[in-house]
Amino acid sequence: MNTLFKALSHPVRRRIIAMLRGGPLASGDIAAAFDMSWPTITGHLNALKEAGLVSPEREGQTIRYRLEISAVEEAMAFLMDIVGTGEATEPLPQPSKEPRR
Amino acid sequence: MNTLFKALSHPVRRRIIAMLRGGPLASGDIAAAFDMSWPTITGHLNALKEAGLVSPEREGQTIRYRLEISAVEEAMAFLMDIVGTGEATEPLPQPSKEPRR
DNA sequence: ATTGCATTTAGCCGTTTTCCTAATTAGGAA
DNA sequence: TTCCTAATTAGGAAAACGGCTAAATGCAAT
Repeated sequence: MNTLFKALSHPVRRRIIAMLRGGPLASGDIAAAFDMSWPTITGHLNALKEAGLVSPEREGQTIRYRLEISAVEEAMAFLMDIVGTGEATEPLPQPSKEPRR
Repeated sequence: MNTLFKALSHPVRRRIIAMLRGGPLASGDIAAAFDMSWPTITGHLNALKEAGLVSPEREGQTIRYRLEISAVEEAMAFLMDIVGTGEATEPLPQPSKEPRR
């Protein structure tokens, strides 16, 4: 959960995730879409992998990264619990401090 | 969007958000729930405020923080877009407050 | 104005992040 | 083997982060 939200907290990594919606992409293709060095993108891909958001698959000399939807859903579940759209995992506490006036 | 996900990326800040589901709480009450100094909590509250996730309201000498659900929904919208456009191997069994069409 | 309480700001310090360039690993083809 | 391409790892600098203590601010009551 920790690494998951941390991975989502960087704009480049979110953009990579968005790119992968349509299907797996090679590391080089991803790097080419950004105005940064390839090693920098590799670092971001590692962060995403660490968070379980992507998984690499070797195919010959290229390595393709696939989006892991389940990890995205996990983050979504946390937010849904907050807004109350999902089933509450714990009862909602009542405001206890001060009486209104 | 940037500060939003960054704010969500710290466990203490996520726990503060969870605390505020039941209604606004005073800064001191929030700080008391953690094993950290009060100024540290103030820092986290500022990060949450910056992200639009909470808003402070002065009431006498206490300042109460209210959760801004709309900001949580904004983050959720990003994730829903990812999940929704991706290859859904299985449908999401999530009835929501959205009307079906 | 002074005291007291709630909270924030200021300043400091060690750790982490984020980017770079250079070097290295891995695979396929000649 | 050697060469080329794909991608990662290594190392380092600058900035941001996360925590602390001490000082300042805001508000209410005396």
